[in-house]
Amino acid sequence: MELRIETTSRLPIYRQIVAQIQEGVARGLLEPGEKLPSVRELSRSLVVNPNTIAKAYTELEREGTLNTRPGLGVFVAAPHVEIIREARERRLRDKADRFLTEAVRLGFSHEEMLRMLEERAGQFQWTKGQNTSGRKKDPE
Amino acid sequence: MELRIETTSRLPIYRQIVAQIQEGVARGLLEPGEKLPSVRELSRSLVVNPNTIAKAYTELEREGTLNTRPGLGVFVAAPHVEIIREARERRLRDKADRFLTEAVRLGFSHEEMLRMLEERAGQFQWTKGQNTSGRKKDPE
Amino acid sequence: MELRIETTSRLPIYRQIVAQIQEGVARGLLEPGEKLPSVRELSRSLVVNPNTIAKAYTELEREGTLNTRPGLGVFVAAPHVEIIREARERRLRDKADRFLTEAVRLGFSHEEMLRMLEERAGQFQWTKGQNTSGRKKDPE
Amino acid sequence: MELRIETTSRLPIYRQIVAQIQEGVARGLLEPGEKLPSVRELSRSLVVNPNTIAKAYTELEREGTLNTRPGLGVFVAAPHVEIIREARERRLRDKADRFLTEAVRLGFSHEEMLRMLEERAGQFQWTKGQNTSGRKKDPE
DNA sequence: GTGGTCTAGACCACC
DNA sequence: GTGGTCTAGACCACG
Repeated sequence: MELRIETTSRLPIYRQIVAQIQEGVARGLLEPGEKLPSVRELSRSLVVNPNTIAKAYTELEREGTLNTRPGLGVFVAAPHVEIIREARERRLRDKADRFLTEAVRLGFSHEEMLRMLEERAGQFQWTKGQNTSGRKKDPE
Repeated sequence: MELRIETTSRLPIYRQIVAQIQEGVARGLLEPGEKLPSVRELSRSLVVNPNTIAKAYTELEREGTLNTRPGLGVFVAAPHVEIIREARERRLRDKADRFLTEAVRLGFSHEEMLRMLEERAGQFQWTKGQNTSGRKKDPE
Repeated sequence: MELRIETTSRLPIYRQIVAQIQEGVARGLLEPGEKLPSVRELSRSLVVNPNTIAKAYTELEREGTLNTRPGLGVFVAAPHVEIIREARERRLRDKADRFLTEAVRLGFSHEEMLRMLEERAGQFQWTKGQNTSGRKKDPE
Repeated sequence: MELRIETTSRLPIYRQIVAQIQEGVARGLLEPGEKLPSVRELSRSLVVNPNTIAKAYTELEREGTLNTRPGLGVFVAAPHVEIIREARERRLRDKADRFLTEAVRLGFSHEEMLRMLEERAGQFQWTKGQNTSGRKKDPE
């Protein structure tokens, strides 16, 4: 997976990295156990200070997306959800409202919004259970 | 429409105000031409520095959500979408991806995510037709 | 509440600060809404780099113990528990085992250990409900 | 007794080994005089660098939990408590405070905390009398 | 080699 | 004034 930094963005560099790795994991582009580039390596390839990379990795470790093993490197963690039901729903609701606000503001119709969402949703890695359209993975 | 400030949020106050007014417009709670409270009024009722309110209004004016008519007050602008088709789609796609990432991270299934989204979508004010390139702007 | 740093400790400075503030909150020495010293202030009084203080505050904010409001300062957050029941129990069990191991290693008897624990427990701020000995607060 | 390494833990591997052996002794799963696996054996069975095992054993020997007899192997040492009364109490007090802080932070009530502690305490190997200043060391 | 901590100092956003 | 971000560079712990 390739990371890309927009130095012009209002989003801080370390948050851009956090967001991209979160998305990579959610899409299944990064699989549990997979090794990420080392702090120094990524620092060199993105032309960013090592501390900035470390900050992103630390953040992702604290929230459980990554495991870091000093001396070995940084790895994608096994998925797990620890927060309680209500908090989970509240958070999704807020995110949904924010997304819908943007869709309306951009002038999309209800149907257009849904079409886009469904199209993108197919690329993500949903938890087991009642997926309706699920993601097909190439057999190998 | 009532604005509510979450002082504990990491989102700056002026951005909270911007977001809530954007959402109010998207939901139809604020209609084009409607008058908003003055900077001083809102500053008093929210117990927030007037500069902060002014900053929010300036931001909303800059992006076309509000119109300030000197001496008269601040009004909700007529809806208009100016950005080009490509940029519009790209933005919605990015927002969709971010929303989907969060849904996956929170452990929801594809179905659960859709159910939540549809439920909330019903509360928003969608444009009717499926415009592909954005609507006409009011002649001025 | 007074913070004290042991520069000789194997525990990093920022973690010492985190631990002491967590303990202060758990004891009720720091109450929700209370303002903490600013990053620069604390940095001066502890003779520690501001970045180190900021790191401690960031950590405490991320885990929900503090709220930081840029431009205003850092405040003690309202208490809340979001993690699910099983994870909570597992964590307490691990901490209990670690504590008991230390007590045995130090050569205390079961009764001595209990006596110490009860004595200290009286100084903490337990959640509502079935407290047996509860903490009395001076009327004021 | 079986050792288990948690590669995802932020606790360094050698410290995990130290902690587990300490706990094993405190629980009575490892008895004085018992022989432990050699560095090389343990290194193979845990799939861990021999240096890491050696570091853990060295640490445990330094603090008196283990004895290395060159050419024979590594053995669990006879229990002994050497540190002075004051330091002993201070250490237990600190550990108790840390444990109580965690219990409060996790939202447990005083009663729940006690119940958990008592349940786990039953599995440990307590010294009988209430020695105030530490036990006699085996003559050698 | 890996990541973690700490310092020093600059610049920006927020209120 | 407040906290947040980023850089640069040093030193340590881990495997």
